[in-house]
This record gives sequence, structure tokens and C-alpha cells, in this order.
Amino acid sequence: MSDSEKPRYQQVKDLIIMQISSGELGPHDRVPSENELVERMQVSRMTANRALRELTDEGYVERIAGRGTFVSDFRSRSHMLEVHNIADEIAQRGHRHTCDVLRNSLQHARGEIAKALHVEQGADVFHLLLVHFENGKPIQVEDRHVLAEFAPCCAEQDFGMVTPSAYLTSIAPLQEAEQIVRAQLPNAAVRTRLQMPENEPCLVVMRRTWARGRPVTFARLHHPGSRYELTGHYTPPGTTKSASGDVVQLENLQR
Amino acid sequence: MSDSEKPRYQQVKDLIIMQISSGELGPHDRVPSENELVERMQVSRMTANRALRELTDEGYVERIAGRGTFVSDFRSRSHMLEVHNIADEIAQRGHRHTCDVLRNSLQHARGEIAKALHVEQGADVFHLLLVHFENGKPIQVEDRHVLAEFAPCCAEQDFGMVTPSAYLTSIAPLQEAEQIVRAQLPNAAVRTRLQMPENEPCLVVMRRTWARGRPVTFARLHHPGSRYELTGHYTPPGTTKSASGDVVQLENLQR
DNA sequence: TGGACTAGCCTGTATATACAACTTCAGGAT
DNA sequence: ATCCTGAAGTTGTATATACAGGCTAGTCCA
Repeated sequence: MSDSEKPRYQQVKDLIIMQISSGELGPHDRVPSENELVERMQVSRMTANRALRELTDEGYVERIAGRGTFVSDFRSRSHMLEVHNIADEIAQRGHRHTCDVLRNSLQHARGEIAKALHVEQGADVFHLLLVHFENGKPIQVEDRHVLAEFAPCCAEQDFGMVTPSAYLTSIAPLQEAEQIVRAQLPNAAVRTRLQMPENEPCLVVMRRTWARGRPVTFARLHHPGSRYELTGHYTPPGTTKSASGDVVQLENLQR
Repeated sequence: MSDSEKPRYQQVKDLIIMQISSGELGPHDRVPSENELVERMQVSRMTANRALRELTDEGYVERIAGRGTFVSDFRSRSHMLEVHNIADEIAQRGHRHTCDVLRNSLQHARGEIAKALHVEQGADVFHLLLVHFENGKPIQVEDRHVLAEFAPCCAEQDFGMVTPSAYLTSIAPLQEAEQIVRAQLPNAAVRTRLQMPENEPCLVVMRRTWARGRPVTFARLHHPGSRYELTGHYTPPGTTKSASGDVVQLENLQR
């Protein structure tokens, strides 16, 4: 683990990644230029160049010839954790997003929530319960727990205006996510909130998200099966994105 | 688009990617060494090195110091298109996979299938219908269409032994995939085949996959909602994978 | 025959140098 | 006041060179 064992370009990368994930460097902040790194870290310019170039490929920074290197704005990094924001998703479709906040309270983490967030029983967490609407129709019930330590101002947020997902990404870049997708019949409460007919299944997404090196939020998202579907697109790394114009065709391919 | 506009390291990369995707270079084949590229393409060794290093990062090739550079075995490239093979998935859980082949016939592509695969109406496609079992319990109905031009020997395959997914990846690397996930009540035929109680929803995955630059297969996968869930893990590029030991905890977090 | 060793190839890293193209900004000319 | 120009700083690319370390095959020696 000693730094001296690692190649020098990796040491440079690690330094900058650490500054970003600790918050020392925030989105749009300027990263030391290649020549500054040459002086400060006693490496050649090619080594500094390799470090910054790889950080660019990995999405940490953006480089502009003639200006400099800047920390990426993680709020717009769609390639990292996909969209993951229902409001943007609805906006992309050209529809209107609204939201009811049913609950926004500070609680003590119990049992499974504490385990999922890797904290002690009784640790402070915010519990959010929201219903998202697309053009007035309910499309998602969001049941989310957020580590209070990570987002201390959660209670003062108006999640009717800014979704929890957007708020959280504005605090720190989300580093990692894990999700489980299920098809499940909803309980009565969820079915009522989503205005679903009896026997219609829900598409349930359970998602845990990491930031600053630890899990910070756990969400349980219920969607009406007849009005919502998940789409995913996988391309090999390093390929330029192909046209996505005919995705819609496939969506209508139901027989 | 002229090659002379592109940087030389990119020209080297393009050449090798073309040889791989055309089939000229197959899995485990040796890629020209840096010094061979220096001679044949009139570039410096550092330029050849950058090209091969980036191809490594992008998963096209693997490099072994002292031996050489070799085309990746796409059948084991889990990071590219996730697992996508029900047999491997079941094997990973330590369970027994079996499979019934209900249908394996050559047909003419009609309507939506032809559109999805970007071929003319009436083009030859194989239609496969299989049921996959995990420890004897039905877990997936696979309804798949495969471009006959891409997999001409489809009819002779024993898909009871090798899944269609595994067979297809053995022909050519899968380059791109697009999927849609839905929660849906099954029709009677599917419900019977999956031995599902009434009113239990299905998790339905519709997946279209590209190889050699064009869509080659379209699959509709039905799973019983009570016995199957999709899991996904997203990490920022360039991060070493963290321990996945506690995924199971989250899976059991149902309340 | 069998084992040790070495030459030759390979990748991995690091450096110094060079030139091109871009951005910004200050200073000078109009 | 405005426009122009050029200097300085930045990224992007390309090259030659160097050394370390891994792998293989063939040779030499016992």
C-alpha cells in the first residue's frame, strides 16, 4: 500500500482523486496544471499528462486546451450512474413533473436500514416519503432514508422543487450504486398512492448509493407496472455512442 | 473522417479494433507487439504503447508483460455486458441449471421482429423458445429471435447444453445491448410454464443485442416475480471493485 | 538426460524534448 | 474607446531514449 511501490502517475491520480472525494476540490474547481504538477510532485510532464488524461477518461475531470483542467460537474455525469433522477427523466420526455412530499422527518435508523447504511442502530437518518407525478399521474413512490451526517440540511429542503436525488448529488458526487429490481404486487397503501387497479404489479427498485466512500442513502422506489419501465443501454467502453433514435420502436414492440 | 486527421495512436487503435470486430483477430489471438507496430505503422514505441494501453483499458485486449498482447476472450468479459447468461448466473449461486428447448425453428421475420433486427420483412431468423430451471424450478422463459445470417448453425445447436446467450458470444463479441425491464402479469401460457400462481407478476426483460455492428438477436425473457430479481452495480470508471459481500444483506431487506 | 542459465523478446514505466493549437490577457496602435 | 497583436500559459500529440522486470526458448554444462 505504500505510495513508493505505486507508479508515479498513479500517485498523482490518487492525490487528485483524494482531493475531489474529500471535498477539497469541488465541481468546476481548477486542478493543478501539468506544469504545476511537474514542479510540485517532481515528475515529468508526460507523467503528469498521463495522470490527468486517465482522470479525464474516468470522468473525474474535464480538460480544455488553452484553459486548464477542471473537476467534473457530477450532477451532469449521466454516464456514471445513469439518470437516476425521475424529474430529469420526465423532463426529457417533455412532460411535466410534480411531487408531493408526504414525509420529511429525522428518525433513528432501525435494524435493516442501519445495516444497509453501515451505521449503528439508532444513528440519525432522514426519512423521506414522496410521490412523483408525470403530467399529473402518479408514477413513483419514493421511500428514502438518508444519512443525516451526510446531508444535515435535509429537513430544510423543499423536495417538491428539487428531488432528493438532485439534492444529494449537489452535496457530493455519488460514487457507487447498487440496485435490485423486482416485480411485485403493491400493498394497499402504495396501490392507493399510485392510483393502480387491483392486481396490477409494481416495478420495484431498491437502490443504495455511496458517496465519500460510504453508503449514504437507501431508496425503495415503487412504480406502476403499466406506466413505467426501466431502460438500459450497454456499450463497450471506449465506443462512441450510437444513435438512440430507435429505442422507441423497441419500447412499442409489445405483442 | 480521413485517417490523416486523426491522431496516430487513434489510427493504430482503429486498425486493431477493425481487425477484431471483423473476425480477422479472434479471442486469444496475438496482437502485433509494440515493436512490430513501430515498424509496420511508422510510429514511435510510445505511440504504439498508448494505443495498446488504451485498448486494454477498454477491454479489447489483455497484455502480459514478457509474453505479448492478446485479444480478450469476450465470453468472460463480464464488465461489458454484465452476466446476461442465466446458466452462469445460476451456477454462481451454486445451483443446478437445466433447460427445456420447446422450439428451435427457422422462420421469416415478421413486422416488429424485422424492425427490431433492422432487416427486411421475411428475412431468415431462428425462433427459439426455452424454459430455464434452477434446481428444477422454472425461472425463465426465453423467447428469442436470432438473425440466421449471423448464426447459420443455430438449428444444430443443443441449447439444452449451451444457452443461446453463450452460443452467440462464442460466435462474435457482443458489442452493445439495449434492454427494457417491465413488471407485467403473464399470459396463461407463460404462467403455466413458469408454474406461477394466479396474480403473481412477471419481471420481463426485453433485450436487443448488437454484434459486428448490427443487431443480431432480440430476446423476451419472462421471470416469476417471486423467484427472480435483477441486480445491478454501478461504479465510476477506474475504481477498483469494492467488496460485494453484503449484497445479500440488501436482498433480504424486504419488509 | 536433466537442470541451470542466459539471450532475446515482451510489457511497464519514466524522462526530456519538441511542436501545434488553443485561451487569456496585457499592452500598443489606430 | 476600440481593435489588434503578441506573449505566456495551457492542453494535445509525437518522438527518442532509458531502465526494470517478466517470459520463453535454446544452449550449455554437469
